[in-house]
Amino acid sequence: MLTQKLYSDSTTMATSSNAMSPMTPTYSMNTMSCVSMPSMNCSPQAQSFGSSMLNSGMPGSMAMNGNGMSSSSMGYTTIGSPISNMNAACMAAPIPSMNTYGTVGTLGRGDLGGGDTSPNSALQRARADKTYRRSYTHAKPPYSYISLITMAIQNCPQKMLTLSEIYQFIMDLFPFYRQNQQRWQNSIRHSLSFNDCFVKVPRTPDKPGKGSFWSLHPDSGNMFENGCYLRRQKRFKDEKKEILRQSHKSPSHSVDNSNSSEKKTPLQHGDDTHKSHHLDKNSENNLSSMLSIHPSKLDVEQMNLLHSNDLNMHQQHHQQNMSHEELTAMVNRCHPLTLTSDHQAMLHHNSMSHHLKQEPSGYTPSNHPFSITRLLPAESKSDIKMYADMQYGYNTLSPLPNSVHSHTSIGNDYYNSPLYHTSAGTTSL
DNA sequence: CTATGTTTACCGCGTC
DNA sequence: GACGCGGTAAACATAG
Repeated sequence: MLTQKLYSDSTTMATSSNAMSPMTPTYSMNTMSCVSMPSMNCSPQAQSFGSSMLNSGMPGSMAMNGNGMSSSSMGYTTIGSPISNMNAACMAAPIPSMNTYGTVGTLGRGDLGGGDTSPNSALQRARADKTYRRSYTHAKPPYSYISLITMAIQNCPQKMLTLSEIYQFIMDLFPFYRQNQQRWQNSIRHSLSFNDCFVKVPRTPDKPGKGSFWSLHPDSGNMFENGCYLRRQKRFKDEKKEILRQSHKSPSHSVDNSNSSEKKTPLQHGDDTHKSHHLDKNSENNLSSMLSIHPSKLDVEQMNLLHSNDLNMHQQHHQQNMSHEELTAMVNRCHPLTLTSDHQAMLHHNSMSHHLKQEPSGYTPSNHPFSITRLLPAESKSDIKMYADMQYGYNTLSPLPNSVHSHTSIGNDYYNSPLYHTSAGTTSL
């Protein structure tokens, strides 16, 4: 199968480059990006995967634990590695023979498209498996930075992480990202700032430190509902930000950006999408600063305070002719956990108007059928850990301090998981 | 000083 | 070919 071929080739490339030197700019990321692209559109398999999840949960060996796995009840110590989750997402795409998700685990490489029937296929597979297994250790994971960040945040009980924690999470799971950190971390920072789906949450006074927390926009829904973690169907755009962008585009916009608009050299060319995306940052900062007045709202026990503040804000902004949607968007900048059920309901109502394809109703980012969090089987961690112990003794690889990131206790590498080999479309087991 | 955050620019790729 | 998305580099600003 083409996708399999591409992936293995790209993996080899990554490996070889790793063996000699840091990755060259020509490493195969884009090639990998191509891998699951064709499939994500929607292959019937992916749809089958989705429907099965929606209707009856995950069938077969890859089934989730079926209980919906409340993320809020999951501490890091019980967090399933995103591995299997990602695996699920990925597999929905590149494996052509996967009729239902439950059959995945039984697939061998010989089952994949090519139909290797040569007498030496077993040996070749074994060799290839070795190669794959070794190679994947340093292959770039087939996930976009956005999906990685989302993964990290959704795996956190608080649903928000600092930048360094996001780094840590990624490095914990993917050895690939333990190198060339400057490169990908810059991209991470860019993704966080650039994408509306990520919301910066100010630190609380009782949690001093550097940098803010990053959370997911409550209305971002499930950005990877198509099962592909490389590319979203459509970039999530905050409606309020979009409005502000439009207002900025028009010469008569009244938003005060005088404090910083002159700092940057205005460039009139380039990526229009990117450019427009950034147009309202000054305005956004104004709004964020308004919210940062109440950093204590981050504590769940102070929801009521938030609520009252929310109402005050509501009143204030009614005076300023702000729409209800704009207000709720502002509230959204506080962490979802700080929102009351009323807020949540309100936000769900409003979410229908977002550009991203929205679900019928009743889903939050955490309970969405395709949510990364929801996809994580609780048992995957132990399974993977066991596998890592048995196969590689690799689970202690992470040098990261647990005190900083409890999720580092996962201590497993995606690449060491049999699931990875499966998810990569090579199903070497 | 370093980490964090923002912004611009450009590129490759896939889709329409 | 236009457009959108994601990745990368880089410059710059700011907070701790």
